[in-house]
Amino acid sequence: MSDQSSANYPADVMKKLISLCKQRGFVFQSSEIYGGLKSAYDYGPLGAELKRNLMAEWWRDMVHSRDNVVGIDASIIMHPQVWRSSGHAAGFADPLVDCLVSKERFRADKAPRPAVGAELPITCPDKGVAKDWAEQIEKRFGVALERDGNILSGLKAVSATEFGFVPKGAAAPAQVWPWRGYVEPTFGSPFLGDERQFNLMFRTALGSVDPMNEVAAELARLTAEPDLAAAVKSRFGRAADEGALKTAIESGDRGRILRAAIELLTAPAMAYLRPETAQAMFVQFKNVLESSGQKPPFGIAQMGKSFRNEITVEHFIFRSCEFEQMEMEFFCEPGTQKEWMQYWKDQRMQWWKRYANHPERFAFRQHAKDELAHYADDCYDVDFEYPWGYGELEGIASRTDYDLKQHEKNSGVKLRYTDQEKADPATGKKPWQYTPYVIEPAAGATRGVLVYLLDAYHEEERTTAAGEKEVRTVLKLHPRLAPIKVAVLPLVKKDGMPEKADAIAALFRARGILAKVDEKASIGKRYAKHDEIGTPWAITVDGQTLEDGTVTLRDRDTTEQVRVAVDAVVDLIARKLQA
RNA sequence: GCGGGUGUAGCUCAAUGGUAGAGCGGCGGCUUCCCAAGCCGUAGACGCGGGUUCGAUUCCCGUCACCCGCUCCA
Repeated sequence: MSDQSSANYPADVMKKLISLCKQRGFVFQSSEIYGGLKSAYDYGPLGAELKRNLMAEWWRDMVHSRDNVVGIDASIIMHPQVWRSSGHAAGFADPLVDCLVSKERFRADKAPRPAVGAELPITCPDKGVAKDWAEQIEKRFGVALERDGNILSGLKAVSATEFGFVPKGAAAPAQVWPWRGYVEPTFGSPFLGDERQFNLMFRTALGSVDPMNEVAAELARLTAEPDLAAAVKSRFGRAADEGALKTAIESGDRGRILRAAIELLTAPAMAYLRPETAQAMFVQFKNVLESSGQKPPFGIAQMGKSFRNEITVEHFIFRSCEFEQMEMEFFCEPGTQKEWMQYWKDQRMQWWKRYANHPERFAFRQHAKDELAHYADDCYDVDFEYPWGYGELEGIASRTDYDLKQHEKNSGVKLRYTDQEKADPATGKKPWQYTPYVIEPAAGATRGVLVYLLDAYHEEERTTAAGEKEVRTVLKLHPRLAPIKVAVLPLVKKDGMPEKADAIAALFRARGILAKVDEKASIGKRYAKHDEIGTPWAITVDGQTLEDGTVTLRDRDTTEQVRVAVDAVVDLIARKLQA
């Protein structure tokens, strides 16, 4: 992973692209007139077309062009148990900590854990920062660390639960602080803030009766009781003997007790917005298997919205809390998952490159063992070289039989396939009943939109008719992705040319090809505008059209024109779109 | 969330403690036979809230959003 992109993007490409997206109607900030909503974006008229086209291409390739993949369209809200079974309720929450010195945020479970007795040097980025941090530490914690270049020393891991400051030559620490056993990963600082859980799932309440009514009433009653713990115990009965409520009561902390009580009171109404579309494919595995006539190896595909409370959102539509996925769960025989992984890796990479001007910007990256999600035993990302460096676009994960087994265990419903023809490799007996292994190509649809916008964004130096230099901006979108396929332009707004243009556009619409007539401003401006929104072809109606029934057909990328008969032009474009 | 930066028409920018201009773009009209031509007209902005002040777009505070970094992952 590099943080310096080597891809040859124009200067400030993101800034220009975001501006173009707004100006031309691809992407707007959500709720902009009210000040905007963090990381939420709306797709305008052109963006909606682009996203639909991209997703339609995926569906066509993954579902319609294969006889062993079927699609579903599941609800976003699922039974809460789904997320407990899948591990998202527990595992999708990361313990995050802020370093009080460097201000870095990191995951506690991945931080280095020095041995008891070890020195805890803080390695600062440079001498200047070292001086600054040493002063901060002195001011805030009252100890003067020794400073040698960019290293601050004198801190030591005193025990598993304490670290301290040991002045040079001293045997015992002059001062100690509580410690959770790890240090900030980049600089090694042990001065850390609290560990906080970030649950990445969106919660919502299901049901027309607001659970807060009951919460308010119960809290009013419980807090009036002289002995809160006793009142809570009698209200919740056995629930008070387990889980968060039990530990809260033991702690004696009123705040924690009330917090746990609220959790229990609201639990019956709590639901989650799905953090991935995948789980519906596992949960409906049996229904699809029985109704579709499929048998392994086969896939279930789905496109749709998912929601995650991302810790940080960034890079325009790259990471947002509400996003759209294109996922497929491919169920295969245990033992064949490696071959299928190879197959889907190839398929998916080919698909991404098919629509790209810069196929070299796509690359695989295999996950290291320690970065695999809780459900995966192997994973390859399709990375794209964004202007800020490589980043994920699609993850192709080997999810083993984890999900189906989890749901089988928790639902009590067998989620297996019985192969009448094959013998169980373990027993040698027919039939073989097994839990399929799963390969999951999971692509970001909204990321795909950004990727193809970036891939298509081109700037060219050109000289105007007046002899001035200027930049021609062209969105070299693949014709199948382009929002508008054909611009139909009367050369001038007279002599019946606008009417002729309308008639030609109608021919395209009748064939389901999106064509727009544009008769505003000069012909040059109209060409430039359509170049900028990625319209691959422009048809111009001129004087000759009215005489011999031919038009000029202009290519967006070369700006070259050929004369074709009106009668043939729709078929010609239709054929180009098929290619 | 933390640290740093930013916030003036659709876009790119300007000016100002006395309520704001331009270029491009938009809309309407005229003109125009091929790559952002010209003419006329027209609409449109100080992110939001509070404070200081006689008066705030300008100074202060808060908030919201965006950008960069940390973390995350489709």
